[in-house]
Amino acid sequence: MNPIEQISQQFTAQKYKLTPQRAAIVKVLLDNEKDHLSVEEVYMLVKNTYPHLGLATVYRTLELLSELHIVEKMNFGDGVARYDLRDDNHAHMHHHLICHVCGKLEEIKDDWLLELEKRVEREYGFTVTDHRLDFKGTYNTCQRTGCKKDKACKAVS
Amino acid sequence: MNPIEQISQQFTAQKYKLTPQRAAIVKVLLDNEKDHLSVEEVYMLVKNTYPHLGLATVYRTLELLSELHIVEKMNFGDGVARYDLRDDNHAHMHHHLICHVCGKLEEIKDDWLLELEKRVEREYGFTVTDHRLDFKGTYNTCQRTGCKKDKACKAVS
DNA sequence: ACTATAATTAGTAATAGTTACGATATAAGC
DNA sequence: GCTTATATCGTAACTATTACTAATTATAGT
Repeated sequence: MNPIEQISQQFTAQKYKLTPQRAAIVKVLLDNEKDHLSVEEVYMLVKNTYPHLGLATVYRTLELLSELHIVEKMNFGDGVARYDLRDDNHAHMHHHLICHVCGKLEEIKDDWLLELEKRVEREYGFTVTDHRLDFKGTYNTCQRTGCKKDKACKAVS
Repeated sequence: MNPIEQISQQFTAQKYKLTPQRAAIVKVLLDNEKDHLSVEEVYMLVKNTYPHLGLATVYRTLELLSELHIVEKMNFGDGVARYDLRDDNHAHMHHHLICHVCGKLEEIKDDWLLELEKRVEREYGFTVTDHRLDFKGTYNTCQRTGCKKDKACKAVS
């Protein structure tokens, strides 16, 4: 089953409609799966295919997608909320590498935390339903070359 | 060496002055070490000892403390920045447990991520300087008793 | 100590991201 | 087709944060 179908099913299953606006927004997210788009960025991108769309609708839709656990709303400290598509099963969040030099934000899609979650359960009596793991630092290649001006690198602040 | 002295030294070492205003703010942070106060909360608390202090000064001071790596600016998704005192050596951030039921935010002060940081270095050529690890879920005791109304629990959203 | 210079603060105005709201449009149920 | 609920649009309102100016305090040199 392709991603858009799966999301469509989730909408209808929960009595929400997958309107053209919502579909256009979801499509933007799928097309930019590797980015962590802000509302404003989604708004700009979706205008290409759906020029008439209102900003408030983007806010509402992303909020809804977040409630449905299709995306995760995150804040990386640059003052805007960013949205990250979750995995197919919508289970756990990715881990992130955030480079101080070039600002690049890379995802680690493995789940490295199963052991630690067991430990939290054991030692703290706390059942984990989700987690967030970000590493801040620098790519060794960045450190050497100082890629700050590299256009391939997208600043995240 | 007590905490306030240590922080004082850090200020002077970096050519910043520990003004009475800044000292009062630092004191509030030390007195509420376990909380993750917002700017507004710091502002209210510091007014007890320093009634004349301006809000902008709180913003500036917390920003400065963040630059000096004395506190960490974090965002837990409730729309306000929160500040968390780092450990004495100002090395790494704590891990957090965030309970869906009661909203409590607990700190794990151990560093559980040394192994994973080595793995990031090895597999991604990425040198980690800091990390952030939050677990979201529920305390088993919360689940049973539904402590949502327990006044001891402080909501974080 | 006195003056010049820099750093800091207070108070408030301005900005930016987000949310709320009334009116309109679209879809669903009967 | 008519009624009711749902979603959207555009904008106003709100809130957290930043920017700015004047006033204050500290620092350094003479």
